[in-house]
Amino acid sequence: MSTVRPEARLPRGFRDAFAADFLARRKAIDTICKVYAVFGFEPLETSSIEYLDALGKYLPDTDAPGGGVFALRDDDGEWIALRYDLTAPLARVVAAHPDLPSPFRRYQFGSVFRREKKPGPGRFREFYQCDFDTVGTASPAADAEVCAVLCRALRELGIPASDFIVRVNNRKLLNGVLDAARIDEPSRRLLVLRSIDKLDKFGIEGVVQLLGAGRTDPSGERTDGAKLEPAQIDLILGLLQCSQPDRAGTCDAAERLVRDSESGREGVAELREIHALLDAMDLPSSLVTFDTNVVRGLEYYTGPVFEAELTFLVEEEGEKRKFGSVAGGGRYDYLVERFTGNKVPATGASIGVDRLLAALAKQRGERAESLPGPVIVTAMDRERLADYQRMTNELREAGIPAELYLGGGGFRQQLKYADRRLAPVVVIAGSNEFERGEVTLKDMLAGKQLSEQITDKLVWRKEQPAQRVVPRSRLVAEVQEIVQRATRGSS
RNA sequence: CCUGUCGUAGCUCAGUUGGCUAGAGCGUUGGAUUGUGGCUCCAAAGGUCAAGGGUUCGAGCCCCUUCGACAGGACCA
Repeated sequence: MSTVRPEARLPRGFRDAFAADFLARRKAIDTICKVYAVFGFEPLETSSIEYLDALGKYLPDTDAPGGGVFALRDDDGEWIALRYDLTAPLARVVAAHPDLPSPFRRYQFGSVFRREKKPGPGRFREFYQCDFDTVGTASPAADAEVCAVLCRALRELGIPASDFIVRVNNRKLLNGVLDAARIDEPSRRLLVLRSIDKLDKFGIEGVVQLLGAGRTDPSGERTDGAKLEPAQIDLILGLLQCSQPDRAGTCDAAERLVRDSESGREGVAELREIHALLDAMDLPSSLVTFDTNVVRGLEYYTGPVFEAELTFLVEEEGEKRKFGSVAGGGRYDYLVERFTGNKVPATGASIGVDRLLAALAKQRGERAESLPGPVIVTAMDRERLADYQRMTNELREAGIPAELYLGGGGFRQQLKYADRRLAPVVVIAGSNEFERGEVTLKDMLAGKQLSEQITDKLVWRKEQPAQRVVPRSRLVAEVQEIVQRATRGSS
């Protein structure tokens, strides 16, 4: 009889988070959410699953939804899907609760799911986002605040101002230039936006090719171009190159490009207002810049768009690389209207926590150090389990993380276990200690340091310089003292 | 989804034009040390050479298919 065993595997693009990563993420989320709260956003948690049409995904004529989302058919035949961001669910909540205060300012963190065909480093199918939005105002002040929140959050995470930049653009400006260039067909406008989005990937020549005849990648892959006239391409290039170090300068340059396009003029006007408000919040152009190349997604955004990028370089297999965008957002004045028919302007952004943490870990030399583990109470004499359990409990009552050794094996193995768990202290009590009413405490950290000078293992064991014998009644106090010394030393 | 490279022990990798029983380091386990982690020494366990098919007297190596990883491209609300 053969048993079919499942393979202990994980679908690609998903991962497990062990203690160090989990704690680092929770800490980052906590820091970010505190910033959101300071700016007056309140928490909201929505369900992980939504109806597919509420997410904005419509079924093609096939019987399965298109790529990108994890969807399944419910018992009643309706398509439901895992959320792929936190914004669409917010729109649903706002549409379903007309009694909410307006503007409604909420933040939310949680994992979102995307059915990526090709996940890679920094690109997963489940990842954490910290999102914040203001729903119900068209005021550019809300957009300026988005930038301020992003800056503050990144600063609170310990990133110096010189290591990141927030870029702002306006979709109305992009549309204005498309108008000015007389590119009318929606499909071609989309192609142009896509090409602009690839600027940092292929450089200016690559974008020119994509706007014109097309581009053949070194890998041999051919991409069709937008087939624009040279004059049109020049206009787009003008847009790509009009960003200035200072925001006002960029506005001036952009204004000349959009000519008489109404949308373009509106876009520039909004940027000017945002600029003034950023000044009022002491956010200089070096921190929040206007960058006419930012596209951020192809539909969905209707006005200002934001992107936060880490600017330091990361060493990767000998090559220095930019890590790229760690947060993004923008104004979307259409999402709620989809449900209710009422125009409800909204703006916000989202921080990609996993990407951000990965970048920081890379920069600060790989591994986040593991935190100290619990005190381990060893069980040398299995007949005295109750005594060991009592000691463990006393430590816990005092708030010291402690664990009674529950595994099998000899005493040597118990110490190996304690070592692996990064225990700061090991409590030892055998017949010797019990007879005299004492316990032995082993300071694992001190032991580690002293062990560098070991010459003779047998002598080392006999002397045990990192151990002390204390009265049983002093157990908690003495352990406390060693633990405090250890945590002070490590942090 | 397209193109390319790769897949050998838990991990990192050797493995000669296709030729005897597929190796090393690290890790794991046991012992030296009947009550002591981290140093040292000794020993052991651990492999369907990704899977399936083909060529060959003979395949880890060559050919085909599938799966997976990596890199680039397409797509990315």
